[in-house]
Amino acid sequence: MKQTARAAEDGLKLSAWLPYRLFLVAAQIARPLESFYSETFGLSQAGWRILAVIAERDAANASEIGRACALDPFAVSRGIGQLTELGFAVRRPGKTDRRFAAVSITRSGRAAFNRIAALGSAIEARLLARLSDGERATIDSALTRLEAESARIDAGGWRALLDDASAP
Amino acid sequence: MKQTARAAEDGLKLSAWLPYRLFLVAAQIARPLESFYSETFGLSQAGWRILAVIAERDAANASEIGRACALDPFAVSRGIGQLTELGFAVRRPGKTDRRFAAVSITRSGRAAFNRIAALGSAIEARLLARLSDGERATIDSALTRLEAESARIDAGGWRALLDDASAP
DNA sequence: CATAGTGCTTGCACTTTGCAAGTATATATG
DNA sequence: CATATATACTTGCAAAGTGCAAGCACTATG
Repeated sequence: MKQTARAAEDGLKLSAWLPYRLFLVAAQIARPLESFYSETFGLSQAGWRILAVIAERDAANASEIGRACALDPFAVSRGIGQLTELGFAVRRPGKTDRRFAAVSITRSGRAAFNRIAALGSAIEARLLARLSDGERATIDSALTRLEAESARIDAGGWRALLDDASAP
Repeated sequence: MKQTARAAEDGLKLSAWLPYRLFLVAAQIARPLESFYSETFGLSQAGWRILAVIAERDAANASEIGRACALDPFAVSRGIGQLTELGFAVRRPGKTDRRFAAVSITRSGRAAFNRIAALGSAIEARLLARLSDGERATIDSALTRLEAESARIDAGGWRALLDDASAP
């Protein structure tokens, strides 16, 4: 109870706390996109993320997908199930090791993806329009470091955070 | 199918899409914080957000809280219920209009808040340490505009987004 | 060729959410 | 002043989502 005193006293204002501000923007943007793909295609958030991942690869196994879009194996399995039911993806047993099923996008899956991606790009364009070129570059580079640091924070867990008030 | 052609063709790579990058950072940071306050105090995410809001006001009614932390009235009601059960908040009927109950934080609620805020500040400090002063300033100002623009996008809904490919 | 290990899936209990309907209070109207 | 309408939540319940133990299919290893 030494180095945390400042934070304990002045409080932390939610609306000025960087992580909350990032969350707010992300959440406000996710809402219209999500209502689009869920109303239009009956897709869940996990389903959409997996669709986006298999759209940029010819085939992927479940753990690759999980890594690429930050979903646990259960969610991936269920998401793939949803996509195959909708006819947006197919599972083929892997060639060499048949534990790894290769998931790939179908023609109609790609069509759906393109429509959602168009909306996603429209949203991104609206956001980027509010920023100067310099700001875009700064944010792009800063975000790369923030992604890395937040991954480390996540991996360490909260116990590590309270200890290392002394650590670098 | 003119202005959306680019997006439709080249795809939109999830890992390079600004909203997803913001979401990733926010999600990775939320995880350790959430496991801390849920393990330690049995608080839900909504509960924590409400606690943070009432920590910086002497009293608030449910709709104020909802506006301040982007929660719908149901979630607010349940969150307040949780906080009062935990002894972290009290509801008093409003003085003039008794439909508006005034919610305020208790002594032990503030104690809990301070401990969570300390962890939150530690996380923020780790993130900010990865950025230069200039970057912090840029991000602060850019984020203000992104918050406003994403609120507009959210309010408009997805239909508005597909039409106004021509609008400013 | 039994044993252990990996990658993924299923079932089931538990939690969270969304929404219709309800309560309590306040204001407006005949 | 009774009644209607509006506001500000609150509750109950069904639907959806999540977490986890156990299971299945397959491969690697002694």
